[in-house]
Amino acid sequence: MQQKNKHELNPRVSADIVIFGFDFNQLKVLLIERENLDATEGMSQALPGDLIYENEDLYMAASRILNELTGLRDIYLEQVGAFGDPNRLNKEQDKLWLKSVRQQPDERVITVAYYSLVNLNDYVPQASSFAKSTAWIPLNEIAELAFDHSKILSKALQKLKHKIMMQPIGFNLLPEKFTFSQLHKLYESILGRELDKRNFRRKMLKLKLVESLDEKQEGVPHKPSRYFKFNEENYNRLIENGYDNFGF
Amino acid sequence: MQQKNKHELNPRVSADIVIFGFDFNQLKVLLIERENLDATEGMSQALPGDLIYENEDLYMAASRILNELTGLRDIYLEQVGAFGDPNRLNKEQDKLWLKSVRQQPDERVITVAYYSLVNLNDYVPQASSFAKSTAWIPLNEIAELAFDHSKILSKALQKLKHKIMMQPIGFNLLPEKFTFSQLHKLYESILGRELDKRNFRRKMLKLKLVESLDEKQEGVPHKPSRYFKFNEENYNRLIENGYDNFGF
DNA sequence: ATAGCTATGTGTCAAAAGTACACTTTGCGA
DNA sequence: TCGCAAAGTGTACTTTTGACACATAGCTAT
Repeated sequence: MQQKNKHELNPRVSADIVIFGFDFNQLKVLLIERENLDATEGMSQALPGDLIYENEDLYMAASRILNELTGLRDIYLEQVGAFGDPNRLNKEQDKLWLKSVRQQPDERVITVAYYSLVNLNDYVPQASSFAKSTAWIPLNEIAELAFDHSKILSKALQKLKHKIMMQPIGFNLLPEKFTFSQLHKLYESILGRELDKRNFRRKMLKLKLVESLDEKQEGVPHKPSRYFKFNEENYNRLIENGYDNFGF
Repeated sequence: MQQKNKHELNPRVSADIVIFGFDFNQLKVLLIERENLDATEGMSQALPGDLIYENEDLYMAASRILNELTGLRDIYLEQVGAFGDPNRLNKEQDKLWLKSVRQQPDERVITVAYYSLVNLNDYVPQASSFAKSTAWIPLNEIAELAFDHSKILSKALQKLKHKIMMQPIGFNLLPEKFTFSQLHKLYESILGRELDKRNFRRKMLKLKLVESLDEKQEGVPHKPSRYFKFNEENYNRLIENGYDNFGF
């Protein structure tokens, strides 16, 4: 590279994570609430993220952040992409906040975004250096986020939608045993549209992704549902055979 | 961010591009041939790429590199993702080469990869600072590449395969007018498998993606093919209506 | 005990899409 | 004018999708 070094970019790199969770009713995202903000409301929320350390792989960094935040390990985690607009940190509100929190707030930062699917039952809130206060916010209640995080979120959601049509990754959001309507509702929440109950069931059963357990719901004021569990063997087979067969 | 600054990563960032082309027969990739290499053969080829400059957006950087290399502008270009393994530049062979070409060869570099689809007819080789010598190499003749470029290539190809099942982006690889068998062959090359000629034609015509011209091949020693052109209007409609309908 | 509530659980039919498959046609060249 | 080589075309069968409605089980309140 013949160009003079000073013209080459030498940024910080962060990892930001869109953490999806499902409460059996709607899809939620774990956001951090920014304090120290100059009173004005709006854009007070952001995706969790942190600068990447030396010797850290990008995926490792994302796992670390996820773990510090949720206590979870070995969680479904997939890269969304890199976001590097030179002005991505330049909204006034964001600059103020960065000043209160970074040593060199004007430095250019490129972020590598990931999305992650977690089972809310396993989640334990953790105190972490980069997130004083966090909250699970329902997808449709999320307002404009800090920085370019709204853009990142929408890209992540788009990826999740596509992926779930191709691979049955939705199970990562559910506990071990679940009812068919929970699964059904999950798919509807992610795809943002209604799916015919019978057709949905037919498809899942044909693919043999779920297996019926000998256990039923108890104490519900209506006909109790059987519990089902996810069949990992067939899941792996499906993944290997590649991308097909999962359209709704 | 309470951590001390010195622990945080402060890398260079490069953009590497997988440039796909199609010669009516097979899918090819534009690679650079590394010279100054210590005689040993193997891993002498790499993806074109360059460090990103200050004030450059990631996409802009990729466009610039593509333009410097091919003379082309406004070309289909899509992000593959970020690659940041701390050891991605640490193969012996690669370190030697970096020494001959970078001011600080040991610096950590994160790369953001893109893939691009170009029409070989429009391509004009350009002298560029970062690629003394380039060559179009057929996909199935590409050996192990430098750095982590084999990994990047395979990820890019995977993305291309998925994308082309969803959106008719293949036309970016063809000239304005083309025959049905060229289009057919293109899809076979990308997907790496045979597609039934009649079913392929039926599908393309049903989607109204191609339009017959009043012109025929000349001087071929067999029944001449009609020329077709791509119908941009219907293409845009298909893209907007989202991802469906394009499976083979 | 019984009536009512609520979510579960199930089947069919028609339309659309996918898949497999083979022969005729056109124009050139020998 | 014969042969060659790729273009171009149709059908029958199977699978998948999509639309649609009612009986069932267990709890609750009276």
